[in-house]
Amino acid sequence: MKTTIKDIARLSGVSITTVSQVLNGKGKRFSEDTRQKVLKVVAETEYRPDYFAKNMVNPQSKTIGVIVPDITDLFFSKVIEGIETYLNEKGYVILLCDSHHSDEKEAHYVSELMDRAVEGIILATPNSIALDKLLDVKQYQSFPYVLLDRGINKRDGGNILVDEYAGAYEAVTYLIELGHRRIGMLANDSRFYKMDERTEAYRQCLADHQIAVEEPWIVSNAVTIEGGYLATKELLAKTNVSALFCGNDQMAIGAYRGIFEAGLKIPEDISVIGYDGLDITNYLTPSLTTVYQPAAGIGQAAAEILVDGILGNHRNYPNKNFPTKLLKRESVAVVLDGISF
Amino acid sequence: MKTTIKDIARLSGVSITTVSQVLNGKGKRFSEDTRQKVLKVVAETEYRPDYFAKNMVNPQSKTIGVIVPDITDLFFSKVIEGIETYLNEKGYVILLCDSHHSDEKEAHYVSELMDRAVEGIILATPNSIALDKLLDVKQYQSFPYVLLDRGINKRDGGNILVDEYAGAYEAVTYLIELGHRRIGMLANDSRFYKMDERTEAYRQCLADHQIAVEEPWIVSNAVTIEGGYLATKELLAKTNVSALFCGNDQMAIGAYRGIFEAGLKIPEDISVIGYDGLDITNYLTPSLTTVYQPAAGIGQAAAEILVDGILGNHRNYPNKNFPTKLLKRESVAVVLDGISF
DNA sequence: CTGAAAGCGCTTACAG
DNA sequence: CTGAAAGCGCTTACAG
Repeated sequence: MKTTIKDIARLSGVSITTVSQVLNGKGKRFSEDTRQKVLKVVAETEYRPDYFAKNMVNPQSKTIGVIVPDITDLFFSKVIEGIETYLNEKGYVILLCDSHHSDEKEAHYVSELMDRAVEGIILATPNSIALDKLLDVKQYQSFPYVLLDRGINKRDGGNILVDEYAGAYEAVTYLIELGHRRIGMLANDSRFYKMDERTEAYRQCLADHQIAVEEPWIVSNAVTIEGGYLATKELLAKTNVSALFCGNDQMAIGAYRGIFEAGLKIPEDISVIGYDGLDITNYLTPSLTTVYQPAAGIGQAAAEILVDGILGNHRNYPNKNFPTKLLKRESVAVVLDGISF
Repeated sequence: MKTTIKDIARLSGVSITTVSQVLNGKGKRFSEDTRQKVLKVVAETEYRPDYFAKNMVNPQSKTIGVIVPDITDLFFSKVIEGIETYLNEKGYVILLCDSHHSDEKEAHYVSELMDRAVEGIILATPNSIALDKLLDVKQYQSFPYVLLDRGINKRDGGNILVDEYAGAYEAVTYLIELGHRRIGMLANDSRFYKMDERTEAYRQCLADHQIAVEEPWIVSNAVTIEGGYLATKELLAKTNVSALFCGNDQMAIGAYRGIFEAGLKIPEDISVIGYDGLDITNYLTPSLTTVYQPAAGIGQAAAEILVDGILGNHRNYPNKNFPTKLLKRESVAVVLDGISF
């Protein structure tokens, strides 16, 4: 038999009203005597208020739903860490869902999480499906949520963005300034987060320097280690470049392997730049030159905006913009007359 | 105003009993007419039953608490994926907590999760704190939980173990058979999951082959990439070995960098073996020889045992044992007369 | 085939 | 300083 507030009342000889008030530190002052009596019984019985009963009267699940495309993705696990750290401090716990990049699963989880009375949702999504439609149904008009979608779904507030274009442009500029003219790029394929800004910046930067992009230079694949590996094999088979700009660090890690298998050396034969600035990239050999963006900071910002929204004025979310930083390390070399140094 | 079952009843001209029964597919047969009437109103109003009210009457939170020492750890994120995949299929969602290796936080989260009425807990813990005491308090006597603790906390059932000893022994034997005599090991320091079986197997294997372990060969640090890097620097500074057995893959990744910085080559100058068999190890250069253990499988097993426990006979958990597999790849070379090939 | 009523375990006006 | 009672939104015997 579960211990209820009634038992506590009976055992300590007071009313349930008193027990409730004492436990919640509410109401008028109680005699110290009464308080102690109640507290003693509570301690002895190890009474814990029933979560559901409590929430039915006073809905505060203190729970946030988080949906990511892949829990094991190095970038997202960092984002989750950022979310979790901030949220736990505020007394929230996260319900975590892995959408496996599927928009169907996403929709299913959004609905599932709402049914579970989460107070808000952080949805990291590569999809531009009609999320707003999904979320803005009637009673959920003002339901608090934050999208981590790289701006795919246009909206006024709650955009957490990174200066991706600037970061990518800077990286490619760096390569060009070092003498590179034949620069490849590993991009996402359709199953994953779009990296359009990075691709556009890459194209524009080459154009701005009067370099004509040859289409074989751009290869798309999964934005994973394996995808980077496969894309690199494909790229090296049909063209030769002196540098490779990778859509993200995971692809760069795969690229390292692909380049090695092609019998080439980094950076002597080919320079490589990644994107994300994952901790691991500093330990690769050679250490990876990469465009850093604050994964944990992004997670924290999402959590912060969401909590502010829950506590106060919804729908009126601020936008947040993060700068990137080019981390220059060992994977890039100078090119003079086609020879790397 | 939230739509309630009362509204549905009023709008469709039936009683709330009928609405409830129709929605839950329960009770005696209703006229198809009534069913359709109710369903129509439910659809129009987008009515969703209140989570708390529903659970108060009929507690089935369909929620499992999961606590891990570090969400971003490559091994644990795979374990979480295994848990999540199995559980979602069964209609459960996970409340995820990151204990950051702290036993205090662990205790706090266990309590927090129970207060949130999770139906069970999977606790991945490096600690041998009095968890049973924590969990076996009165009303929680039969509370379902599974520990992922490498057998640190002795108990009869629900042990999910890997043949770590055998896996480590095989790895070290492999090195010895290839001619290695000076074999170092990177072990965990006190802040992390113990890898005692791996260390013991290493020691015993050397002893069995009449090789006296020199203490400087064993260096402890965090079981992370950085820890592996630092440990390797320390080890290479005070001794020279022809092979290095790393407590886990992350340490091995750090070791790669430490070895490179010491001006040595893998495997020509020094052979390296890891432990875990993370996907990434296949893409390192050279690809890492490592002792594979099924991270996702471990997560799935934990989830499976837990759900069985929730559904049926608690406390009577089966044990589960996983074999390891030595993945022989490029990071190990033969040694003859002190020279590697 | 359908409904009135009790009850789940809390919190919160309200009264004294 | 403290308690009786209403009510949160459901489900489930029970009755008809």
